[in-house]
Amino acid sequence: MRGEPLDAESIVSATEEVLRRHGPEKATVLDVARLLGVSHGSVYRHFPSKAALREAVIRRWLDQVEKLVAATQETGTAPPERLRRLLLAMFAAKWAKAGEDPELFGTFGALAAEHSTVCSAHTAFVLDQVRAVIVEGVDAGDFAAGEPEALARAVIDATCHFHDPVYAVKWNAPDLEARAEAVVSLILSGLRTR
Amino acid sequence: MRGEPLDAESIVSATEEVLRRHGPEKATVLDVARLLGVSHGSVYRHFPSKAALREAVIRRWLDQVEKLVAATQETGTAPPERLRRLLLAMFAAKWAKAGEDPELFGTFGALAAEHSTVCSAHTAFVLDQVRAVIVEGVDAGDFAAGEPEALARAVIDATCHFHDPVYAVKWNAPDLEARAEAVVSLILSGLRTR
DNA sequence: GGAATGACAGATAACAATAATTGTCATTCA
DNA sequence: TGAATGACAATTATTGTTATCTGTCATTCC
Repeated sequence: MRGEPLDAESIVSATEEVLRRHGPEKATVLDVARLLGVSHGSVYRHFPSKAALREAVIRRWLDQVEKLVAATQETGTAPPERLRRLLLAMFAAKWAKAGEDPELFGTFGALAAEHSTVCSAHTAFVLDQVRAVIVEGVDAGDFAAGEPEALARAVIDATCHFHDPVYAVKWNAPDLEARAEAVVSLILSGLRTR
Repeated sequence: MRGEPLDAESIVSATEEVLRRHGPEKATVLDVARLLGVSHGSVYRHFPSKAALREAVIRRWLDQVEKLVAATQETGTAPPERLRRLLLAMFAAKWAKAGEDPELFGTFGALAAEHSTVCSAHTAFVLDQVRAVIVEGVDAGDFAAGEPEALARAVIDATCHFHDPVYAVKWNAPDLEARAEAVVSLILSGLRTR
């Protein structure tokens, strides 16, 4: 019924487009199938449910975000500065998506609200990255010793205002960046050896 | 039509009871009037709108919270410990209300979501208390110098996980208190002179 | 034979008709 | 005379109905 063979990747792209156009509330599997020119039964051959479709779209985006976040850790910069860059890169990626692609970002927020595994996996990734740079900072003598796991959790908890999608509606504040930097500075100061 | 004269205070109490029983979605001004045994017109003599009623209920509760918070500042304790107690007292007050009186706390959350002046006034109060103890801490040499306004904002932003009603659904986590203490310790460490 | 289809039952959403609530105010009551 | 009432219009919620969607699966088509 179509030229190209139907594969998971193009279904994800079509779903992304449908979510962008209709939003997470109105988007249907039938819309996705219509956009692809196939029956909705064919979509269900590749994805077990509507929820799995949405999760695949958000996972693909979060993979990009995580790449950007991980990229800040490749340089030979000192751990405190690396932690700052890690956090601000994550904030910037989410702020940009929330502003430029609000419907897709809304889908992310919906998944987070319903405790999707995609979102907990993302949190686990960020926690791990933060934990790793804290360990390096402790080893290098930049950060005071402590339980890295608990410290990483505290860093994520303390910055939720700037990365948790429940706060997306407040991300148009003019002083947002200044406030984010103030919190990050406070945290870095708190981690440092004295 | 009733023994006692109708006054604002008893209307607020009746509204509180109706909100507790029906929740913020289902509670109506007619319910309040029925509970008081008066017509709803009489309620409107004392309060201009349904929104004003809900706000009065929440303001009365927040007044109590603010008293508790302010009470932590009366002792002759050093500023860092006072800031810790201030924050943990505020957290505890909200955690308790969310657990013991979920419908009323839900009303607070609803007001916060719709940017009610009651909530911004509460935020302003807490910000001011935090700013004051930071100033004292700087003067006493406990805290490093800095812009008190921005620092207070950073402290509130960094602890939103533990006091913002949008997070109430997560306040049953077993490690909540430990995580709150970890964040507060990190913040206090960040504020301290080095 | 493996991919695609569309008919199907159960669940969900959209809609219009109806009922209840909000807020006002002229009137009543004590 | 000031507080309380209840009729009222405008708005908002609820109900019952209809249409659409989700997910399955026997059948069809390369």
